[in-house]
Amino acid sequence: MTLTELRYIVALAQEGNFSRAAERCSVSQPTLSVAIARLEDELGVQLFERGKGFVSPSDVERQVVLQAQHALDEAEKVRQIAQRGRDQLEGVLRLGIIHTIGPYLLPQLIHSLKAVAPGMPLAIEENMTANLADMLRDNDLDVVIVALPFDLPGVLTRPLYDESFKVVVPLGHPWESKTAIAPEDVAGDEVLLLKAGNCFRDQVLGACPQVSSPETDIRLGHSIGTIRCMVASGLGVSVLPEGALQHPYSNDLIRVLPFVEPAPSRRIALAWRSGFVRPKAIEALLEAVRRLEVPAYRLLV
Amino acid sequence: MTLTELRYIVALAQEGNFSRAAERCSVSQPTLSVAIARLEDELGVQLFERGKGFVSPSDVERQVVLQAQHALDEAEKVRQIAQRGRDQLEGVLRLGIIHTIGPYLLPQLIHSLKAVAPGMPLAIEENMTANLADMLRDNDLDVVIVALPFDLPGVLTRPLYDESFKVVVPLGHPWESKTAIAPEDVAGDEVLLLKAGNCFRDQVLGACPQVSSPETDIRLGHSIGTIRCMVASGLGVSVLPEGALQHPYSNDLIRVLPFVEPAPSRRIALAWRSGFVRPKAIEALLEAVRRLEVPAYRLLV
DNA sequence: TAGCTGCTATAGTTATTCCCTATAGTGGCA
DNA sequence: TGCCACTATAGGGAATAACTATAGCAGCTA
Repeated sequence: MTLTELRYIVALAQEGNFSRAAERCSVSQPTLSVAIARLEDELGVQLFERGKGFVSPSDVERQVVLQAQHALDEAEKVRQIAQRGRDQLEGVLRLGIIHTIGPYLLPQLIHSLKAVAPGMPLAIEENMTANLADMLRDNDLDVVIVALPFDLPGVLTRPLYDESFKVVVPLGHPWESKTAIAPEDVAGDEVLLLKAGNCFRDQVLGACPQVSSPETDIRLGHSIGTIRCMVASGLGVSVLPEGALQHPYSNDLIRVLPFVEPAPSRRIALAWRSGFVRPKAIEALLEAVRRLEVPAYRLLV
Repeated sequence: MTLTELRYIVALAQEGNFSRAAERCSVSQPTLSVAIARLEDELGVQLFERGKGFVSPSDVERQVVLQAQHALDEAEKVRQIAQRGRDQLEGVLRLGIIHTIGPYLLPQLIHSLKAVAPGMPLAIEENMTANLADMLRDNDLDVVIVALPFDLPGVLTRPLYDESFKVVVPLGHPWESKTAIAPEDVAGDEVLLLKAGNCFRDQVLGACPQVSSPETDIRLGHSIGTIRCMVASGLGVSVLPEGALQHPYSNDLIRVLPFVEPAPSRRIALAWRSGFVRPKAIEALLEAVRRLEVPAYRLLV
């Protein structure tokens, strides 16, 4: 049984005449005749009465023709759904992003993306790098935004921007009058860190070798927002990515100080499976990043 | 797009691996690979990510695969419905029958048919010969039971039985003591006839040439039952087919007299379109007639 | 009843499609 | 670098599906 044969029986049932049905199907009369005979043979039922001017199916035959029409309709829907999917910028894009970027980049990125690809909403998964990597590999995500390095087999990356680290201290802190801090000066257990697993924690530890990293310490934040509050409360100092310190976040209760040049930074990148079927969606995301109205980032795209 | 291709993408989506999917479809891996590529090309959408160990469709691809499954299901239903129709003795048989036979033959015929083809109920259309002929031609009926002659292009007939005509008179009628009536004796306007259009009326007129047939006459019955009542009421005499005079119809108020041999009779036959797709249903009907427990009929099958 | 008409089936041929085997290409991994 | 797992490509052969031409059949008409 083929879709062509089903088309034939539907046409024949409607036309009631082999020749006209064949013409409608753009085939010769013998072609249709043979095809009908073949299908009847396969199904074991004679679907059409031959002879005279009418060939109207009855009872079971009518049902078969009706069902054939249903099958053809369903097949056509396959085509329609595929058609809808032809535009790679249509449909949800599943984006994973790390905690230390999400809240600060996404509001602007989503706004920007809406201009580039209005038909492509983002389904956001905020998580830690390791989990995002798993989800990307397992096709639970289409694309992720993480900090480099991010080496996974079969995954391509593209740098988006570099993000400097900044020192944050409470108002009235001795460093308040300094113009720049050296990474080595950030030391001791007054430095507030994110909990283990967050990549930014490791990035800070890498940038400021003097920072101690006790495994269990109340001085561990759940998120950058928590850290900021802890600093404002005078619990210590910290290092945060510049993205988290931009407008519209209020820095009234803390003092933000730059590192001495070259300031430590991290490189934020887009990553996706090399075989991802919607490359244009990647392009759209890159374009959305390009159009970000955030001068602080040193864009790389 | 072919059903085979749809089967392929469903298998591939489930197996997540070209080789295994191919094996499941009983084709070689290149065959499936090419078929998928061809379908993707036709639909204009890349449905599957290639590479690594997983090939799980996402979003639009998932929908396409789901819809493909629906289409395959519908196609399978075509096969099932056809399967149901394979047994020609399954499903309603649309039977037309003339008024002067229906009420007398059908009760027994239906009973008999139930033994021969329990899965084939009859949809009864009781009408006059001309209308039955139209309905048979237009495929509104599958088969009809009428009196011969019944010549229609493309229609085959098979005699079932011969049915003698009988004279019926009211109790106390002068003919009551006669053993047999000659057709010529049935004459005058005391003879009750069916209304015009009923074939039996014409058969009586043909058998008894002396009967007058005024076009408008109150002595016209709607049915044989009516005629019988009119005779019982003393309104006249009539000629009826023997089938209408059998058990369980009470003949207490009338006297039934035979014609002198050879008694006039009519030949009852089955008729169907020569191309009718359920020849076995015809055979079953014939067999049901054969098994009728009515010794009065001179069966011809 | 012969011939015509309208319809479907069959025969024979050609063209296409489909599927197979063999092998190349690719990326991950040890 | 070589191996492994996987998919794509090439080339040939078999099956299928198409076409044209024509036969066969039934009904209709002269």
